Amino acid sequence: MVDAALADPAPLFSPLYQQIKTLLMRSLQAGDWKPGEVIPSEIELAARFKVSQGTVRKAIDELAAENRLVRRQGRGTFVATHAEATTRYRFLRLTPDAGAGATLQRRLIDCRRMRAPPDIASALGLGPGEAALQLRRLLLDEERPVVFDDIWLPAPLFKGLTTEKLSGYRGPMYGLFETEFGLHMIRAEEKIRAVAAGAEEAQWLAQPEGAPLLSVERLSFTYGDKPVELRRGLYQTDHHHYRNELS
Amino acid sequence: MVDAALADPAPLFSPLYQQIKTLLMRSLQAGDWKPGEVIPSEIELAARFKVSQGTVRKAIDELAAENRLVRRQGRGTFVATHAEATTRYRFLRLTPDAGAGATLQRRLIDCRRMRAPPDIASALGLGPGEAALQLRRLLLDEERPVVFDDIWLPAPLFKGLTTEKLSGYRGPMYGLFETEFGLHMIRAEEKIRAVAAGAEEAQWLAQPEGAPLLSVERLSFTYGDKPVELRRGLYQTDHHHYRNELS
DNA sequence: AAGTGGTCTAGACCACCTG
DNA sequence: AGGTGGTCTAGACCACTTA
Repeated sequence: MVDAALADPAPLFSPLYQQIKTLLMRSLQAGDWKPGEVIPSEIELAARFKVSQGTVRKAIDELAAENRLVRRQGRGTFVATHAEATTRYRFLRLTPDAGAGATLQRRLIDCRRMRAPPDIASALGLGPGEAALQLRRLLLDEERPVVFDDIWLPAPLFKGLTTEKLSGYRGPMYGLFETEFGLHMIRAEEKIRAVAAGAEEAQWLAQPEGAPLLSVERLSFTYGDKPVELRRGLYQTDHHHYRNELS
Repeated sequence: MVDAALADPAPLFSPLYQQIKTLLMRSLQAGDWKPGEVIPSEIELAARFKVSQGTVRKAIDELAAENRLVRRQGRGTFVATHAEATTRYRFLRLTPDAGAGATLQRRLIDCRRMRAPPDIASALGLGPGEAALQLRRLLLDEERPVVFDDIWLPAPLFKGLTTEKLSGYRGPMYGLFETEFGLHMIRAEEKIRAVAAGAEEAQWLAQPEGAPLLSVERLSFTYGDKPVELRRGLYQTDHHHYRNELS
């Protein structure tokens, strides 16, 4: 009712639906609803917040547009997840030049715990003494190496991450992050360059030293714009490309 | 249970706001409202189409989300354009590693009319006998060459395009396309690779032959998903990168 | 002051999914 | 059958811009 909406005429400068959106984001961040789960129906949320269904709807619309929620008509609204077949590799823009994109295979090279170099520590918001995990891995398309990844994670957030867990897990790595560590990646920034293959990368990717490679540096964030992963991928683009849509 | 085959087929129904959206897109395509101009107010459109304002509003919302329209509170809704300071270089994702992005300078290398190679003709939807225009140019950041562009246009759409017009025009090339040829680019697909600089590119970009370059192949479309431009840019990424946001 | 987009409501009905 | 999201309406009021 109008009375309820006007009951608190405190100097809130943002529209009601924005405030609702903020409340929903807080619930997501707090883990009230986990990735893959349904959230309460629009009607129930409207009652809970004492606003009309249309206002809740607009808040959910924006969260769905940001890929934080997924609407499914007749079923409900769900928390987005990286651990489902439909959304697998949501962040991977690499595409084969021809043919349907067969799923890439993973091969873990190593997983070490160490002090992060200063640039990586600062990107991840790590204090001077804190440790980081470094993973390195290959992605292969039918036995042909295509991507060499160098991945840095803040060790405090990933306690108990082992080589075995990584190797044993099926599905995208960000799915593992969700289920094992409660870390849901919601957005990422990428910086893309062309670089010449160094000796080590060249070997992993079966390329001559100095071959041109696509360098994709990705910083991924969880709720609250907190950086959780810094990844540098080297892509071999002879038979694949990075696709992007502009509008 | 009712036989599924007898159940209401009705496959052609689309929501009202989608039909309104289609009508608005047709008016945009037909040039009823030109880039940069205001379109009629929501109330007027609602009256014209005999629907409620909310329905028009939802149609416009989607077109605004696709960057085809721009809403300005208190002023009206405007047709998106590439010819304004605020939207300049809407499609250019190249960013300097440090510092604010000073505007890049352009230097036209040449402009020729010729028969397009088969791959380019097919990408642009050109018939076997039709001609294409090939432009080549450099983009420079404070006298340092950063981008070498190789641009192909269907000649029939760009009658009267001359070197003088190109060199004389201030502002983004897509602004020229709008004002001179009535062609408004609304979306583009890019394929990105790392390649080794050939002899010619190396010279233009002041790089050694074989230096790694970012190859950005862009196919741009106007209304009706009609391809209008095929562009291959080679980016020198020592001090710049291609930025992308994932969600 | 008038006109525009922006927000919010309440209620109706539809389309879809599940038990 | 009942619940969910999806559409549509009509009307009220607010916030911003321009004249």
